[in-house]
Amino acid sequence: MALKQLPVLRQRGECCVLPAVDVGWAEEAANLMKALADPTRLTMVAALWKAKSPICICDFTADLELSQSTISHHMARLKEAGLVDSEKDSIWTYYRLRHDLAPSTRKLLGQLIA
Amino acid sequence: MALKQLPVLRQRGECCVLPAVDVGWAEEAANLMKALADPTRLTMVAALWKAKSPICICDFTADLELSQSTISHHMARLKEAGLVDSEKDSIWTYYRLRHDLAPSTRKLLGQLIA
DNA sequence: ACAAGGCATCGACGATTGTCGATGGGTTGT
DNA sequence: ACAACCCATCGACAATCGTCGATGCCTTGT
Repeated sequence: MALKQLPVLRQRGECCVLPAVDVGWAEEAANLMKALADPTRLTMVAALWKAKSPICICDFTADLELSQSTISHHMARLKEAGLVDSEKDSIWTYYRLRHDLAPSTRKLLGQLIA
Repeated sequence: MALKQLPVLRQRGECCVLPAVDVGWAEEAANLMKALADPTRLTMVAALWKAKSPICICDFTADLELSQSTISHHMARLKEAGLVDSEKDSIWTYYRLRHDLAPSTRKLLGQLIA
């Protein structure tokens, strides 16, 4: 006799084909997300986004209630992620968003912040 | 005699005013970023984004090279972040992107994935 | 020469995360 | 009744993360 039809289309144990997702993209996008996955770093990025002039570490240290080393550490992470740029001027180190951000990254930040 | 003018506008030890960044926004946005800050979860979200029909855990378990418990764990995180929805159908649990995602979140995902 | 300030780096610490195997509950076919 | 399958949850473990204080290097003002 014929097998009884299941109420769903797919047989038990069979799995449908997933939409292809590029592994490289996932890796890269996850790195960007990780860089942004912290309130302090997000605040920094948003501040740099809004103030189109560079900001030094001492500015953030004064505003955010964290130690200078922590602030510096977070900024280093943003720099390592390719989001910010730094420039020394006498005793200060000024940070700004990189002017050569990938357009997609810039759009994403705009969507996130604005 | 008058103090010598520094070559920069700001006096030593003084800090400029940072653009205001909402603390609540930073918290919330960071939570969203954390949910997306993993290649596996990003792959899942992208797959759900592209395939507009629900996908069950076994689909991901078959495709991604991770244990079933890990897949389930990641999906639970996405659900906790309010990104996905689940529905049981016989032995399967189907997941899909929440249809009531905040418009800003939806735009962000679109920008990130597409 | 000296003191003071800005900053990066180091080492340490508890907290969180990603992963696994094991277990158990629920559903279906035999 | 039983076996097979899907799935969520638990406990464990190593790895990473966020934070701090201490230290040392530059730069600048006295």
